[in-house]
Amino acid sequence: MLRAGGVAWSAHRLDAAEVAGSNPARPILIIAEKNDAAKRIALALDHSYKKLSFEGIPVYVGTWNLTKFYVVPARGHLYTLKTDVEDLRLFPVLDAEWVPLEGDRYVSKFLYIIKKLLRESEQIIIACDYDIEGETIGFNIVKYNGGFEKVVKRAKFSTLTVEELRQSFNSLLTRDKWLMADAGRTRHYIDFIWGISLSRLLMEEVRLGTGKRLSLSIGRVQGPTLIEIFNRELEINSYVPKPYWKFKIIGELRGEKFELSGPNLKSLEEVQRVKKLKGKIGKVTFFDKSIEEIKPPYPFNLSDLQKEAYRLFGIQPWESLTILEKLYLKALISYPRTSSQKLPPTINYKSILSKLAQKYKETASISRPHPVEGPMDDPAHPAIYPTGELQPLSGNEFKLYDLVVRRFIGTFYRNARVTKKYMKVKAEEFDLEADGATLIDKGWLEVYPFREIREKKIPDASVGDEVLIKDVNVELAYTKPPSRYTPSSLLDWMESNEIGTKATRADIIKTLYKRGYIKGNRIEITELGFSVARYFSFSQITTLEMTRKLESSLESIEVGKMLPGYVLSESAKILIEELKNVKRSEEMIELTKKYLAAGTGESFGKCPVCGKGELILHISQAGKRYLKCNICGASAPLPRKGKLVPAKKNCPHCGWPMIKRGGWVFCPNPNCPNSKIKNA
DNA sequence: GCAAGGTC
Repeated sequence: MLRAGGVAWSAHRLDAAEVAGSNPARPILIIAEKNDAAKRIALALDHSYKKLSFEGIPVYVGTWNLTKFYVVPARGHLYTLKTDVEDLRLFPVLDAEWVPLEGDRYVSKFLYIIKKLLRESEQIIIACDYDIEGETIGFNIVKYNGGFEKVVKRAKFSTLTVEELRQSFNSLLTRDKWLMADAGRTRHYIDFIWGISLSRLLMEEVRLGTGKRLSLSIGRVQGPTLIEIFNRELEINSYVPKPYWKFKIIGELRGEKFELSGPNLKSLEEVQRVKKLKGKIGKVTFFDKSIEEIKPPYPFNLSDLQKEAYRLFGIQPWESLTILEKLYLKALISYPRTSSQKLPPTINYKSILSKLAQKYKETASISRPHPVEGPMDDPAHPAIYPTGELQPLSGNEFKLYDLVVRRFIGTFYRNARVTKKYMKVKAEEFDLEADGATLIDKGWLEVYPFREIREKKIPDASVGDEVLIKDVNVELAYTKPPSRYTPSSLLDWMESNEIGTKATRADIIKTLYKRGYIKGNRIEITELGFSVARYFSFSQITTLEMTRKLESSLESIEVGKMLPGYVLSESAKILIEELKNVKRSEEMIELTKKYLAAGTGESFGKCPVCGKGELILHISQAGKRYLKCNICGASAPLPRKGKLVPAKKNCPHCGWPMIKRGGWVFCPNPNCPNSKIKNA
């Protein structure tokens, strides 16, 4: 993740008179990154603030230090980069400008209102998140709406608690330069020129080689992620399994039977010798018994929750995020886009727990005054917790809500306790061992039963005790290649390599699927993905180092050691240099043709003819699109243009899965009595 | 038909 710096603003204490300025009648305008934050800021500055609404944009009004203030929330980035080189055959694209997000009603209304407020206000305080993205959001709003020459101050806070917000507004920072915004805007530019230029190169290569206009992409985050899957695929394909033998022994001590094991066997001779242990006596050489305390799992941050939801319910990470957003909008859980594993006392656990007690009886048994917490933190939000509100839910919404509630209650629970035993036994030349575990107190597992403690009974023993070997089982096995990534473990990989952000990683994986680079829940690379990965081996765009270099340049911008223009032009130079060395790739064209012939892999539903296969989207050599069952071969032509998506319902006349194009839903079956594209 | 990053 790109780190926020902290030197672009210097501390400066304001007194009331200064805040009021020369004309106390003129209000202060506070710009927040999102509605949540705006509301909290208004509350912190004035308990009796009022919420107004102009054209549907919330504006919070109150009085602070005898001066009227407005808090207006942005909604994330309101501006984006755009190039006027619209023809996708043209690249590199080295220039772009900031424009308001198109087709977004909130943005157009916001900009209309903010212009008025900026004119009216004496002083402007930027109170977006204190990181390079937040700084970019605030900068662009002020820069492009006539506030740039006004007194602009900065509120620096890392949580939205009333205490910290008050503190930050009582020691506002004064702007000297916009270094952090410079860094943020440079990040946007560099990602844009690289991503757009190399994506266009790729599409043009494919178009010239196959005649197909596929929607393809590559970027600073997509690149290394695709390469990681590609490398994993190579490891799996080149893996040579080695045989080995594992064995289990049933021992008996004072009439109690239990299981022992030992290191895997590497030769048939060893196998023969271990089999001869049957009926012999081994001696206990070590025994230990202790009680292990297992703390409750940490409060959820977004990625921990996404991984847990995938592990338990098979819900994909991006689906989880969508569901969590719904739960958040229903006011059932806190803000889900957080990396924090901490729950500060300010969220008022007591009241939440007492509300939850109506549905969750386990709440009565909590014993910790404060929840356990993990090491990760987030500047803007605490870990995900339930608000205590109760509503009837079903399906995956219920599953995730229930998971959040149980995890939350669990963090206040006592430890689980397990008796652990460990025994070593020497039998002939073999070192055997046995593990035992007995749950003596379920602790937090009572409310959060999603973790398994494997119980295993073994007897107590003392050194020198004799163990009779009742039976020996040997099994031939093979060493396994590294396992395939799942969306969840890939998310993990991205997180530990610090590419993408908590809010974008799942989307980027989804993009790799959408582009047809990867397929399946146990992720396989497609011919297309394989060829794209190989094709871009000439470019930094596939390396993790690109992110590392970018981060370090951005830090230099933040501390004033480098100018944004310099960093950008150096980056553009490298891009141009790389493009000079691009070679035609026959391999990519061949593999792409193969991929197209095999179908895009995109399933539009179950085949109604054989009932077994999937209807896969194909694109013919001539560019015609059709569905074809991967089992029985049943096929159906499709319209040549427009984006097609499964409508997720079946035709009432013939049972074929229906398809949506824009607002039009149709049945693709050419023999359907109601088909609109009959004889197409 | 193109990035990655915010947020709804």
